[in-house]
Order: sequence, then C-alpha cells, then structure tokens
Amino acid sequence: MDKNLKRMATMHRMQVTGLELFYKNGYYNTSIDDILKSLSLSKGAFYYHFQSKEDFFVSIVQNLIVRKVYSMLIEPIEGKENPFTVIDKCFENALETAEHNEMDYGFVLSNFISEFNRRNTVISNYLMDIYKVWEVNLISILQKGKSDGYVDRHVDSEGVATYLISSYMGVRTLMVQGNCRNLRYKYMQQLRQYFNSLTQKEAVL
Amino acid sequence: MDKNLKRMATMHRMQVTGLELFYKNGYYNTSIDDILKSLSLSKGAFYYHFQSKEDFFVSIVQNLIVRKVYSMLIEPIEGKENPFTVIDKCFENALETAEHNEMDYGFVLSNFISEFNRRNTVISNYLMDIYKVWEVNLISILQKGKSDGYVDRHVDSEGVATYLISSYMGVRTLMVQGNCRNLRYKYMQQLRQYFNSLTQKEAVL
DNA sequence: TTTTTTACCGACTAAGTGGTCGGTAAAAAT
DNA sequence: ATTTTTACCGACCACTTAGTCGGTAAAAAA
Repeated sequence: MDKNLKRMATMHRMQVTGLELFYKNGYYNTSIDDILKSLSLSKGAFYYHFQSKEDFFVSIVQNLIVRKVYSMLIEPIEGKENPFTVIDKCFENALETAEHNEMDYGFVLSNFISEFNRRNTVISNYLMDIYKVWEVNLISILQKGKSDGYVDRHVDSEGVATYLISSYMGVRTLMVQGNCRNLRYKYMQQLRQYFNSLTQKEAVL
Repeated sequence: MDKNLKRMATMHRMQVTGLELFYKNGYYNTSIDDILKSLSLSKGAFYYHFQSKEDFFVSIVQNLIVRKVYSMLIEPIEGKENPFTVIDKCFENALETAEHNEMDYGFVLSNFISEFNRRNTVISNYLMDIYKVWEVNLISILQKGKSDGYVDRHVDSEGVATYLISSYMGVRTLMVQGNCRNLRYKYMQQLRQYFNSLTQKEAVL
C-alpha cells in the first residue's frame, strides 16, 4: 500500500493540477496536454497512470472533490447545536472563503454537475453521489434540530435541504461575476430571514 | 429591412439549431460542423452570415436567449397584483414547463453563465445583462408590492431578488438529474414559506 | 549479476477544430 | 442583355484533440 509511493505522488500531482485546470476552464475546454504541459510531464506518464481522460476525472472526483465538499460543507454542520446557527456559520464561512479567493470560478460541485448534466452520465452519477451525501446530512441535522427544539415540528426537512442547496448553488454561480461581498451579504440576510420563519417559536404566554 | 428576408431566415435557422445544440452539449463541446451537419449547410454558409463562433453565439444570446428569459420570467411578473402571488405562479409555471420537457438541460441562462464564467468575458457580459434586467424587474415589483401593502416595509427588495434568483438557478440545475416533480414540489413549498415571512402582517388587534 | 518491473519519454495517428477562399448558380440591379 | 450581388458550396489549411506504442534509464527482485 505504501510501496508505490512514487506512483501515488505523481498521480496526486496530476490530479491536483487537473482539478485546477478543469475547474478554471471547464472539462471540455481543458486538454490533457494543457495539464501535462503545466507539469512538464509527457503523454506516456499520463496514460501510464490513467486509462482515459474520463477515468482521470472520476479519480479527481473521488479523491479531491469529495474531500473539498466534505470539509467545507458537510463536516462543519455536524453536532448537536442549533442547526440554523451551524448552517449559517458554515455557509457564511464558505462564501467568505470564495469571496477572498482571487481564483474563484464558482462552486466546484455545481459547476461540474451543470457541465456534465446529461452529457456524461458516468461522471454525473459520481457527482450526484456527493450531492446526495450533502443532502442527507442536511436533512438529518434538521431532524435532530426538531427533537432538540430548535426547528419547528411542522417543517419539511427535505424541502428545507433542497431549498438550501439550491440557493447556495445559485448564489455561488452569481458570485463569480464580482460584487461578491454584496451578494454574500444579501444572501446571508435572506437566509436568516428564512431560517427565522422555520424556528420553533416559544409558546405564546 | 425586409428585403433580406432569405438572409434572415437562414440566419434564424442557424441560430435556433445552434442554441439547441449549445444548450444540449455545451458551447465548447459543440462544433460548428455539428450545427451545419444537422442543417445540411456548409461552412461557406456559416461564415457568410457570421464572423466567428463567438459572434454567432452572441447573436443567439441577443436574439433567442433574451426573449426566452423575457417571456418565461420577466413579462409574467409585471402587473399590480401581489408580487408573491405573481412570482409564485411564474416560478411554478417555469418549473412545470421544465419538468415536462423531455429535453431539459437546465436553465439556459445559468448554464451559460456558468460555462462562460471568467472564460469568455464578452459573452459573460451579454449574459449578465439579461440577469440584471431580471433582477431589476424583481426588485421593482417588490418595491411596488411595498406601497401596495403586500410586502412588509422592512424587507430588503434587493436581497429578496438575489435570493430568489439564486434559488431558482440552483433548483433548475438540480432538476436535470431527474426527480423533477418532487424537487419542484419541495422547492415551491419552501418558497411559499419564505414569502410568507416577508408578507405584510395585518395589524395586531 | 542478471532479469524484470516501474515510471516515464515523445513521436505518431486519426479524427476533429475554427476558419479561409476560390468558385458558382440564381436572383436582382443596371 | 449585361453586370453585379446574394447566398451558398466544399476543398483546404494549420492546428489541436484523445489516445497508442516502441523505447529506455533507473530501481527492485531474482
């Protein structure tokens, strides 16, 4: 498992640079040669490690993109606290990171979902798997929030999850065109407004 | 203006088929030859009418995409009624149309915005112009809704517009992967929940 | 020490890519 | 009746694409 250390290192370098360029220029608008050039590697090296461009991209999804989404959007929302507070913090943080990133080209997951939609079902499925994990996590934290008395009992957790993911994807798409700070501010304000309407109200005295 | 009728007709045919294929496969993944083949036209015809692939796409944006977004999302929300009712109907209708469209590849505008983001600023700007018109219209209908007593006076119309556009773009991206009916239902439910929290409340007795 | 495997090179191929250009038949202008 | 313009054809060009393959130096195994 560790004896092929060099192998792993090279593959990883290729994946990192590959994701960078695919993210920046899009999958169909990035050639293998582009990636190889910026790594000073040859075609031989690429096809020694990967079967095809598609196979390569799948490995990127499973190794890098999964982890990105996990660390940015899934892990931060685990816990027993108020789901709305946690999600609020998580989104705020994610949007702030994007805002301060000079090289922001949108939300990785939604960019690729949209690029591969119905054009490459194999890749689409891998991407949708990540989306589903995110969704499931949001739903379960909202459900827990109900039993903990944070979330109103009448709330449809699945619906809220869908709405959250949709709005997040959308605002990330818009943010790339600049005016990020303002967009983030407006988005977060409305998110709070929305959360407020889902909050378990104190019993009326 | 009408003497070049044939010219207009051919250009229009090209634009329609072009949009069809660009929408289906993406701009970078669709060649001019693909379009020409499906029209049984030649390279000569294409470059007689258009200067370049980019010029061609810009003409599609200005002629077809603008109108699509207008008729689907902008015109339907004009009027003096309750903004929330009007937007609700408009979104419901748009999502239903998408749902019943076998060849749905997502929201045209957001697909292309995301494909050209930072990759082609000329085209991006034309697309963002459409977005801005949509935004302005949403804001103004919300403002009118305030004076008409439908929308709570404390509501930030710009924020609401951003939030609406974001969520709509996002849910359209998700819908392409199937389960549209369920997604639409959940989305509309939450949209109503959100709207409800923005509605001018009757004075407490 | 010899053999085999690993990790990589880079020339090559076949199929595109956007774009050019000389030609041409029919229609319109003269 | 002659000339010019319109709308289109399709061969061609330089270049890029994903993918193949014979070779090879260094490391590991025998």
